[in-house]
Amino acid sequence: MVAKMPTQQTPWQNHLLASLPKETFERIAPHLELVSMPLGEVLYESGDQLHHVYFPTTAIVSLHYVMENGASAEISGVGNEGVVGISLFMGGNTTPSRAAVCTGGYGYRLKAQVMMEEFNRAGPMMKLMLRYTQALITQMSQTAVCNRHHSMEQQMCRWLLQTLDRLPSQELIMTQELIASMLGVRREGITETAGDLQRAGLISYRRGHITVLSRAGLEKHSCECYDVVRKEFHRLLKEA
Amino acid sequence: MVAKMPTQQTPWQNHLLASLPKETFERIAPHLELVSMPLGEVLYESGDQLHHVYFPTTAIVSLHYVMENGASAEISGVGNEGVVGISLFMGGNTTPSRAAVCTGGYGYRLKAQVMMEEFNRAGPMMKLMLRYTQALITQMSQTAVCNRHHSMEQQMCRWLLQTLDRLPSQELIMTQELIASMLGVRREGITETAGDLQRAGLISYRRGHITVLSRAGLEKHSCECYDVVRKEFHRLLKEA
DNA sequence: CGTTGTACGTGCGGTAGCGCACATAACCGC
DNA sequence: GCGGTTATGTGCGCTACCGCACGTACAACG
Repeated sequence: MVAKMPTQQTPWQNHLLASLPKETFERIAPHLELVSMPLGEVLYESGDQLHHVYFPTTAIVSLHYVMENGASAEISGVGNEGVVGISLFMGGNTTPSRAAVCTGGYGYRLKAQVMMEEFNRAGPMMKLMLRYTQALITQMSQTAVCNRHHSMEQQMCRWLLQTLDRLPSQELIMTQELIASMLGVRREGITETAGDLQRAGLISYRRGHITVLSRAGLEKHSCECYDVVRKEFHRLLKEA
Repeated sequence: MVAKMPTQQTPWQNHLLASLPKETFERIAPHLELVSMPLGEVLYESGDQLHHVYFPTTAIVSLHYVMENGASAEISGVGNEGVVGISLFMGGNTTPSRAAVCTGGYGYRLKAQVMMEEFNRAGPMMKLMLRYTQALITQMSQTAVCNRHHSMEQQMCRWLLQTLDRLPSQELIMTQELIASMLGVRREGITETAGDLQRAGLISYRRGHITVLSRAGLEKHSCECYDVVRKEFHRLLKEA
């Protein structure tokens, strides 16, 4: 894999950091630490105490739950629109889920203590974090519903779209195995569905790379969940 | 149906209200309004502005999402351990989900403005609400995972146990149709599963009533999700 | 430039849960 | 105690997805 330089990373690539008022941002800016977030890195395990919160810029993190029998399912993804580690300020400090990087890249992290100090000012940072948390709740809820009622093809389209929204290009570096484990389905199922989507001209792929050819097509094959979540994020986080 | 008097209702029957420090509780107490919450009442629809938050005492409320095609699935339940309307203080004021009473009973409600004033003191009320919200997030996450991986029988056992924990007796006033709509499955599926559980001696039922005979048995037939959620609620809300 | 690890393709039987169409039976009001 | 309403029981074909067991082929590296 290419050891890409942190090509022009800035905190503003993260939408939450970008939407903080100048004063607040400048207070935390000195404490923002650029970190590489390589594929597979585990930011926290189920039950771990949090020492940092992470604001991804180019990386994408998957919050998922690993069951007793080893099976797992994604609860929510977090990319440049969000932050990893909300349980810090929500008061629990840990969660029963795990956070792992599913698309390598960069992000900024902030020490727990710094975050808490800013949060406890009960100002813009707190308001923003709470709004983001509510958006995250919507995404989790929708995941629950989607898992219950929608077909694998619909879910895969939704997932591709959500991932695409967090990336600058039309290409995902992503094996079918990985997608399967995100959606909590069999790898073979993804192979078949991906084949269908390719034959339909919506995507093309080769060994670990998926290129989206028709975003509109994916939206048509996706379930309503994609739109519900997207609109809710927009509603909650547009201003502020 | 018996038109039960509000037999000895007190705000302390709601665990959240009960765990507020005296000073905080006394400030809001004059504004707590006892309300009857009959089966089927909708506290808010998708997108509704919230005018109150509700602290159930004997009622149980179901937060669920209704899809475009009319199908639905429960995201989380709320009973005497919780509060309905978190999106008020999280900043969104609305959610894409719906809250409906699925076990009739009573609760206390608080005007939105009063709740916000208390929340904005950034004191015990805020801390408590955020902790509860984190617990709710765990429940929603676990619902997502459960929907993906666990059998109908496991899910039904989990659901019965969670409902039981919110009630004083071993009896649920509940049709199979209603349970089915909560779990987002066919009514016939519940009929069959309920039959199995009855034959196994774990429950007994008649037209709209389910009596739990063996809690331990249900726990054995349930998935890990019940325990994960229960422990997390306990961890987050035991003190404070 | 071939070897090898890893990703992807395919087939096949099994099954949980769905959708529909009814049959039965408990409770409710009169 | 009678009739109607609503809850529950049952059967049947169907489909999506699973679990397993392979075969194939890319692409990276020596």
